[in-house]
Amino acid sequence: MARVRMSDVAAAAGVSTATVSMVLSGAGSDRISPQTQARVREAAEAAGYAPNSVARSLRTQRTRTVGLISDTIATTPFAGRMLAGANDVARDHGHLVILVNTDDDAEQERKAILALAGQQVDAVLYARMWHRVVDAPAGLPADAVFLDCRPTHGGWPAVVPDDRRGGAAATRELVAAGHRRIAYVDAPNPEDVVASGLRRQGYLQVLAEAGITPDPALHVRAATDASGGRAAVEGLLDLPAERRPTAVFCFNDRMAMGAYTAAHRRGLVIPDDLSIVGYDDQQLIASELDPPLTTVALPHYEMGRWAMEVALGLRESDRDDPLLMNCPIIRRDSVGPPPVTAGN
Amino acid sequence: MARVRMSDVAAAAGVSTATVSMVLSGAGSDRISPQTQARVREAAEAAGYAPNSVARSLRTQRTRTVGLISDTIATTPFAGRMLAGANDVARDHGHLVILVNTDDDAEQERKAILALAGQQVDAVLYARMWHRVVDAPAGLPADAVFLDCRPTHGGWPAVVPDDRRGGAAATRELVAAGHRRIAYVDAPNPEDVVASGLRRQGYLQVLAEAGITPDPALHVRAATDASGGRAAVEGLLDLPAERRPTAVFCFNDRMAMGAYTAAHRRGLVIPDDLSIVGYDDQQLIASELDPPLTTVALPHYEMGRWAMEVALGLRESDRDDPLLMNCPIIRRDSVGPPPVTAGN
DNA sequence: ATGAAAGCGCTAACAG
DNA sequence: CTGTTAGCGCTTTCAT
Repeated sequence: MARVRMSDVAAAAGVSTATVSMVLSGAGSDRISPQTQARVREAAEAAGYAPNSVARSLRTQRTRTVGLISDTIATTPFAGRMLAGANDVARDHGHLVILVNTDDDAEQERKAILALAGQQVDAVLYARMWHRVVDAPAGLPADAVFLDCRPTHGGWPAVVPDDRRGGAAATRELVAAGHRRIAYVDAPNPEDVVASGLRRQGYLQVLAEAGITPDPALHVRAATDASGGRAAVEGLLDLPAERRPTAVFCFNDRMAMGAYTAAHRRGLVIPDDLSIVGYDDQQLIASELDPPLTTVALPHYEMGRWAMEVALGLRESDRDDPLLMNCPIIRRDSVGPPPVTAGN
Repeated sequence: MARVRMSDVAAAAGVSTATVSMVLSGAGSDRISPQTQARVREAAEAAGYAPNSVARSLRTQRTRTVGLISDTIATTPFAGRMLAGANDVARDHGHLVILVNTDDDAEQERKAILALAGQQVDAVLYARMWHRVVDAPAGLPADAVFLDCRPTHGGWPAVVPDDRRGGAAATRELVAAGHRRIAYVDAPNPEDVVASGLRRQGYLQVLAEAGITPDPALHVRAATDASGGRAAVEGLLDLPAERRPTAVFCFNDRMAMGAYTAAHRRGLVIPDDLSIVGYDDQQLIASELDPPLTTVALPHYEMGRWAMEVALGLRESDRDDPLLMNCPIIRRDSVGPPPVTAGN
């Protein structure tokens, strides 16, 4: 691509490559006379010179590239936002990102680490979707940054969503609207899904603060898709009137979508008869439901930014405790006061 | 990262770096004695040697990297699939991809092209979402490949979805089920949205083939989101019984989602009272609707693969006519025969 | 104020 | 069969 070399520019300007280098890189350009500088710049411009970063990298031992190892880029819309955050920071600081997708395969992960090391990337981000606790792969550079996951035994900077606080925010939204019988439609496997337990902690904490005794019947588990949510909420609506929830906090927006269906099938109007809060702020779901869904947003863009800032040394971080990124509540129209008929 | 150099391995094995290079790269390894080869490999292994690709690239003038310039990576789930397709092919052929997001900004695009040229990438993919006709940016390498867009005046290989055939497939699905009054809920701006006109062509073609005279009242335009779809379908359902459609083909799945809402509000059951076909196979919508939506899939993964294959010279391509990638119909449960009450 | 020269780590002729 | 040598294009002392 870049056909013209620095020596061509040097020849055209009648100077040495050393001079061209200094002028163009800005370093030590105070030692070069203004006339020469101008001459060099003109020559470079005229020749359409663009520096060869490969040669520069070999010499300087810095490539201005950072590797991003991700277990998926296609299966969730969140991956893209994370990538965008990381990318934006990299770009603003003159770095390029090399993206490697591993499909969650250990062998591919190993190869990715090797390939990135070979490319002499200046930093690496290690991303695994869904706020997981993961074993750091062998060979991962000591200065890697974990994204949306944290290493089993610490030792690396990491950033994950603050799911406990998010669960609290969702529940608080419902409590503030006047609800006292608030169900939590949870994910099935609390062990695998760190977020599940954390959001539940937030839920219970807010109930406690509000002086509400949690009703075990109002904590149900289901598959994390729309049909799971629908089935779970149908079960909830089958409870006798005095135990039936007036509000439901769903583990995610897909389940909330199912909750809508369940409510509609009973002829219930949201939020008049039933209030619903989701989690994820899943684009193309949350805002498109009718009525639009009040939910808690996952801060993937911000996490991507944070991780890249740490990786580039623009920000300090703790290597033992992961940063908990805030999950803000997004208020839309699925929360209202409990129906008056529901004697509290 | 890679601390140990080839000279270290050479010293350990008691050979020259030239020998190490040949053995490890495989090239001309038939000229090296098996014993020496074994010795070299052991030494490399023992030392944990990993070649420095920057040095190799400088020497060979090939970096085994390809740049992917995209106007977005975050705002649609399709971008991720495209990226995944391109990435998979690159990986399988020993290439790494450098991703640059431009946010559809010309200045960033210019910088991206420069940066990638500086990195000496072996190829570049130029992606713009939503099947657009775009002006090729200045400085774009002649061997770039256009992805999900095509250059105004040709001259580059390009791949876009075959929207005309997709529109035909959707309509055919409905015709095959027995429908004759089939509405097309279209996007608002036919000029901007190439796909809109093409899908309509497919729609009209299939109607013609089936001997159905298109009713202009059944071609409506609306905003491409759920509320647009809902409003449009409500209008359609307001038509007098004998002109009312028994099936609706929506420009996209979000609009189809709105069509569901419109139907439900009238107490209509899908597909018994109204059949619906969408477009996009938007994850988390199409399959989660109740009943699951029959739709036409956008082949982003395949387009990503194709573009990368062309870019790496693994596949021939035409520089004048873009490849039209098939959009397969995904059959789910939103299509049935027309209601018997609808006298055809 | 500018240039000469060395060298980043590797590969590829060419010798031997 | 294997080693020597000459760079790839750039940056960076060190001289002048």
